[in-house]
Amino acid sequence: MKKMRKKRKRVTRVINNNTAVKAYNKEKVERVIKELDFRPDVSARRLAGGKTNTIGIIIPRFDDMFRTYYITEVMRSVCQRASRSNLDVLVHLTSKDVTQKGARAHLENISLCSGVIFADIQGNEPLLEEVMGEDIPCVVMNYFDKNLNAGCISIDNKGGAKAAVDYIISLGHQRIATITGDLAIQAGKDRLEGYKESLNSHGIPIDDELIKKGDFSPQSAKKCIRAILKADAYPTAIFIGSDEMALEAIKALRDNKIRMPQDISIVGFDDSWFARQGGIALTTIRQPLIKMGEAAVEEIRRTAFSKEKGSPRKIMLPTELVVRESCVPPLRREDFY
Amino acid sequence: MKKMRKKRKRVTRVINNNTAVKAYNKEKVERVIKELDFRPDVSARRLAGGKTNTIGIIIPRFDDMFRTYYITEVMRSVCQRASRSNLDVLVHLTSKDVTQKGARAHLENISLCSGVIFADIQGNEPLLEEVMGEDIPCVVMNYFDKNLNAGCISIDNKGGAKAAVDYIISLGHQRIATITGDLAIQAGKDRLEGYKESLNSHGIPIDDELIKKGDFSPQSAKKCIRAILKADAYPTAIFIGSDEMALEAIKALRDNKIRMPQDISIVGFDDSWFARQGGIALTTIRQPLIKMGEAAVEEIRRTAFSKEKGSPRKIMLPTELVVRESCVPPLRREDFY
DNA sequence: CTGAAAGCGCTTACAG
DNA sequence: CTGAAAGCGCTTACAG
Repeated sequence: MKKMRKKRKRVTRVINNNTAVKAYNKEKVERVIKELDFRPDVSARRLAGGKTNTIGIIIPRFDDMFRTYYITEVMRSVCQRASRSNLDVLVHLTSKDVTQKGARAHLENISLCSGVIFADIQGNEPLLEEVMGEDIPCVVMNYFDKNLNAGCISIDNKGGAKAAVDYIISLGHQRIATITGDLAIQAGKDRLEGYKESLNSHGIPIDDELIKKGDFSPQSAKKCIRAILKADAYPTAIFIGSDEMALEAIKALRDNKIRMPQDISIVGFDDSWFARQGGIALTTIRQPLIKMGEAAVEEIRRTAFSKEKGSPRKIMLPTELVVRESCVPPLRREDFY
Repeated sequence: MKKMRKKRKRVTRVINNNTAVKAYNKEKVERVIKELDFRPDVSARRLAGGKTNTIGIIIPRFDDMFRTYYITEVMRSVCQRASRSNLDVLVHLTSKDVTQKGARAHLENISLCSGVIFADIQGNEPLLEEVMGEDIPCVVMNYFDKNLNAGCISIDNKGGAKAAVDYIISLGHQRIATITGDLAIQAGKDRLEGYKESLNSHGIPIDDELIKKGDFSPQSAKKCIRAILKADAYPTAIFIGSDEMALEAIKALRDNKIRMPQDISIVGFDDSWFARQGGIALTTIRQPLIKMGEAAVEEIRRTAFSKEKGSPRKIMLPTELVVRESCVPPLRREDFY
């Protein structure tokens, strides 16, 4: 240990290989490091101004978020990708009430991180401000904002929704309803946007009666289905803003003796667990969640650990239509009677 | 800020409320803390010998573990319970190859934690040794070892398996097979043990032909089913070491035109997603995974943050039989012909 | 109850 | 390429 102390300065240099060290000495130091099983102290390093090899991930509203397919996949890919670069992940959950307590209280551990990923920004905007105020690079997932001074990794919600509705139309449907997600959330809004865009581009008029506002919850889907079935004329297809809602909608349809897909075709969004869970596999839009997690870590690495300058990146990942069994051409009129 | 510096010593005392401070001063300090938005530096605190409010969770073999129901539930409950005590969770994954690199490399960030939870010990024994060597209290989940100097939070695998087989027997079955999990893993071994115990206690002889060794993977379940169907006489019921294997077994049965549950009844173990996924809901054994996660955090809190002494606790949580649709009484002989 | 001091183990300039 | 110094912001004894 004395040997160690003597070489302290050089040890630092070898470990961080920032300054040149004579090869001979370098080797010597490396041997002693091994021999003594020397491990630098993270806290000391951090305190003295160095970087940690820890990145944070902040998950909001965890009570309803943590079980979701989205968070499971994102967590998994972030942790794996980070681990590959010898980074650890500090998970920090914020619940609604904690958020109200004020963002600052959350910073204590987060300030240890060299970079922070927001798994979803909704409701955590003040925290984002705080973290950025500490000069910690941030990446926001599932959100796109050109003017935000943080990286954004999002998916093409609008394009995905458009592809879904385009597909339904290609099957011959004209009377197409939608059950939206939470329109206060960007993903919800954009998916509705895509629905409208598809209709427009095919010259199908937009009928407000066919747009039912849900909030991503199964209960909301159920209500929307009821509303749809109250109308005089049923749609022949429904584009639903999430697979979870789609599954609930299908149940509600079945309860009302409406056949899926024969009477009403369904397209979901997410390609989550739920998509293959029902008896009839759901046609849906797949999101590249794994890629999203990986991209987030890579963006953190780029902004936090490399000298490379430049403004934070805005990345939008494409989606993919997954055709399964829940859509068929509409019944011809004569089939009805 | 000068004001702050002047009161430095007292500030420490107020924050950590370890020493008495005159109420008048205490209040004053607290006001200034608020005013200045003072936040103690974690690294400095840690370096000077204090505790961090971070606990670690180590997840081994993440490539195959991370997607499992087990890890999802455990992660969720650990994070939630920790968050409730204002603790953050540092997630550290170890893959097979990394493990071989030597446990010490993993300690860098982990050494920041005030306590560490091992989500599963399999393959990470050396790391456990290392972490305990740093005097960081540890809790191992899903593992029970009286002689281990770490907390153990496990579930009663043997009792659960016994309950499952007892139930099958109560339905009238006598010829009962089992497909085991990985017998190198405690849970796998114990569940087989429970199967045998139940048979013994009912005076049913143990037939090695009816014990098929799987490894928790769906593929292994498929193989086992094939082996079972090669025999002259089929069992009328099978106890399967995990729901995921059970689901695959049911598929294999269906492929062979064997009806479930009429011809062969099935009981699983875990009560995971899979249990309700098939057309016929699986009768299975529920594990209190949420409780397990909570208990782990609580044990860490007890050993890491309280003065309370005493050896680490060994906790074994009970399981529960969940009766659904996959078991019926065996066909009477005459029904066969 | 409250100061003043020493030290935790690193990093970053600064001289050589 | 390599020393010696100062300081990061806390905590823990130690005197008062």
